[in-house]
Amino acid sequence: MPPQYTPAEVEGKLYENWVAEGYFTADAESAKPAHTIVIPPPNVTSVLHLGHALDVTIQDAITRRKRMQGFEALWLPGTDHAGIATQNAVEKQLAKEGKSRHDLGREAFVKRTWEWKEEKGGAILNQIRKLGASVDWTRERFTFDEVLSRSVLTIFKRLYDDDLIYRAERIINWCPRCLTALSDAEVEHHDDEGELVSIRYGEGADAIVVATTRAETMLGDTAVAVHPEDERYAHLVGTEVEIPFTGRRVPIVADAHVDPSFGTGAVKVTPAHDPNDFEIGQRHGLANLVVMDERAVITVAGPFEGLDRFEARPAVVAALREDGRIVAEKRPYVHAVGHCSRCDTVVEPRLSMQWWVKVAPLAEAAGAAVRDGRVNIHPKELEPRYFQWVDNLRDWCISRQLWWGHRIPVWYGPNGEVVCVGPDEVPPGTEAEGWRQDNDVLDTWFSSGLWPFSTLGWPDDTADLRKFYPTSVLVTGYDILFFWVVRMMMFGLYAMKDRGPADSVPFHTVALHGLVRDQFGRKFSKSLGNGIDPLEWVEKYGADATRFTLARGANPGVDLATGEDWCQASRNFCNKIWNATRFALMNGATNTGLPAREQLSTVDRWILSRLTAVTAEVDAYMEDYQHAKACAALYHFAWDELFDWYVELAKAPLNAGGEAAQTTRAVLGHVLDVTLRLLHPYIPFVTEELWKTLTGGESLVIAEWPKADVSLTDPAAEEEILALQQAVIEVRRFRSDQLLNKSQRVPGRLTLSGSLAAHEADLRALARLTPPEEGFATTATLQTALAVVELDLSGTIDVAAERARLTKDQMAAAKEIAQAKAKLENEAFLAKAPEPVVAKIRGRLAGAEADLSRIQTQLAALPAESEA
RNA sequence: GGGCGCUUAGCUCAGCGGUAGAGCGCUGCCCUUACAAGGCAGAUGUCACUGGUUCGAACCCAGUAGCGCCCA
Repeated sequence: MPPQYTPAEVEGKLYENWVAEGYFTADAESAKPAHTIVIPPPNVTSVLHLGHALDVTIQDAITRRKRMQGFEALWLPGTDHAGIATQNAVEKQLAKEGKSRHDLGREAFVKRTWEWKEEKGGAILNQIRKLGASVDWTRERFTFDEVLSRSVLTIFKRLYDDDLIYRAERIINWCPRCLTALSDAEVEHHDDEGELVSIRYGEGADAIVVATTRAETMLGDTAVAVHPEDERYAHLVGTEVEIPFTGRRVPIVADAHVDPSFGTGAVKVTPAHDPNDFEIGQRHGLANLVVMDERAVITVAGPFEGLDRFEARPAVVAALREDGRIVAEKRPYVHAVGHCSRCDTVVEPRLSMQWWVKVAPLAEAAGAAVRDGRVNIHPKELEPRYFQWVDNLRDWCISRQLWWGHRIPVWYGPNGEVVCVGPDEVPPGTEAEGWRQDNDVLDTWFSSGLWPFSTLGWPDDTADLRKFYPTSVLVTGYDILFFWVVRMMMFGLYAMKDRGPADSVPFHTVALHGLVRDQFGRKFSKSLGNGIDPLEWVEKYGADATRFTLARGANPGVDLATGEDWCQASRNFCNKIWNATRFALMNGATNTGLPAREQLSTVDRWILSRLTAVTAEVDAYMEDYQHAKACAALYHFAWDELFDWYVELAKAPLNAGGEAAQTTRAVLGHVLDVTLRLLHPYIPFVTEELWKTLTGGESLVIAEWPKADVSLTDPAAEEEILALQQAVIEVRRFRSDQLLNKSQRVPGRLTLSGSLAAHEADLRALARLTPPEEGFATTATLQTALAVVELDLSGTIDVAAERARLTKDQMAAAKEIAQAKAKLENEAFLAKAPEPVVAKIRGRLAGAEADLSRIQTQLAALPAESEA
């Protein structure tokens, strides 16, 4: 075994073997209880980033533990068809050939997109292999697969028949670049620099000034609105005013939606290009004038016709200025503007005929499932965020003017018939007969909302569906709570309602993690150039190091900052595990079973007691999705206790040979075995490699998850080793302060009391003290609670350093005495504090007083300063 | 504008009523035959501010300031 662990040499080979052995393949016929996770399907066009890596790491840790615990663990992988993104990718490819999708036609374009998907899509799934994800590849799914498409058509039909899907003309978010409608969730608002222009409409006493950031929409104004209680404009309500350039006279209406404190208190109303204005328009029966085409080019005849909206804006303002109608201009004016989440183009609110899901009844059920505890949101602090969204959900625009996606299964007949066609039904008529299918496709989220059951074969009553639904836990970032989690909740509860309230939920728990940020807690962004490619980390430090870095930072629902230094530290940890195991193997450690308790040394009983505690701790943390804490407990136990104290203490019996060595080999082998099992969910590769060598077992993937063996808990042993550690540390401190070389052995005379008396050899070994020889002369004396250590340094000692060390200890003891005394002299404390607390303070005082007198004795015994 | 959250060691974060913790970084010493991707030792905090509750507050309550996120 080389002294350094090289991940690249083992990871690929181990992974292929795991897959080949079928360890990750779940069996729907199994008698074991199921544990199911469906992966949040990444976009088929996407590549792995650290956020995915975190999500994958957590799901893998959960799944691997459950598998080891004896669950039939299914972790189902897949991707979504990402309507806009995929269509964009293929259109870009076509553009290079000088073609548009319209040149190909719908059918050929969809075929071409499938080809693109087969060739280039799903790269991310290969990337998660590199992370060691124990997903069931035999069940890989894609939202546009035949079975999943059937799920989509089925639920569409059911919702349609239940009047939960309808078609209506409304204001939608339109992306003039993607040329499709978007749902509210696909619009990102951020502050942009714009302008606020105040325009005077009308003349003389009847004139009214409106403020707007979108002067060009003036062409579509069909009213001016003021607040009904605004005295300034009361006399104008009911009159008409002329819209410049258009000659159109529009009413001045009173509407409570108007904010009298914004601008002049009067607003122009463009119902076809603003959601608020649309509502005002509905209330007042205003006309809806669409003034732009699908590419946001002005269509109103006149001087602005043919201008893009952003060209039209300054042109309109210039013309108004010329006309003397600009009263005020504020530039730049920073305000929130909606952008297409896919291409960042400014969204154009647009009046348009679209398909909608009536969400109120579905959302209510989705809220109730969390409120009554059928679904747990973890951590609970994020529940309000869920409710905030689910309780205020507006109807969901599900139609997209794309070609890549599930085509809406509605047919329109020659005589105005509208027929929704179910998955097993034939269209009501042919095109020749005058029938045509709706041109639009469904929002990708509509199909990913079905993911927890469409992937299991719904609507068919499959063995998978029976075995693995409801899924156990959904692991995702809190940023996705809104569009995706809520939608799965709505659809799951609706589609599975026959199963009854408890079993219709799509998952029992939603475990939310935070977003990954850079080492200073900043978001990753192109402009900062702070992006990190997780695969670079995998290559450089190994998949285990990458995973451990993410897992140990994963506090529920909290963002985690990370950087290469963190990953390097994780790599070092993996290497430490490697070397400690290497040491154990070189010394013949085996896991052939624990020796009888009578044969165990205190040191053995101590490490076994600690192992028991850590096993329980890690198990509890993992059960509660507290991965950062589980990792911290493992890191500390493995490195500081097992690989440091225990291994050092084990060297003596191992070197002594005989029965002592045998016992130690068995204990070391056992503790290492259990520790590797506990670490395996987080760092599967290095643990697997080492464990197979150590135990000769088949694979850790299918090994049993450790249970805490409370019969091994041993407080006395823990106390005894603690006393030993204190004594060792005391001598090491002295040596360090005296700048003694580590290899320099110092004669020492030990006077050990209590249980520490049994550990003279351990103390000598760890503190590097030789037995006193003839002519031993004490140069310095060290003391701890149970040990007096006299050292012979041939009279040479740095008295100043020793005085400084003791003085520091003296001050610490004095401070503690003062604090404890202050409490114990407080009658209110004695009267009201619980007895155990009082006893603890008394104990602390006694200990500190003993320390103090000991230190004072040592100080007094120090030679005069000049002596050297 | 509405809502949620955060402010603890140089950095990133735990702790959420009884002596301030971790990782990384930093300082000094050490290539001690498992490991320098290592070992030993060490330094570092008016726990944002102001009040209150309590025998006791980083922790509970109220207010203030700054920061972040979500929604409008």
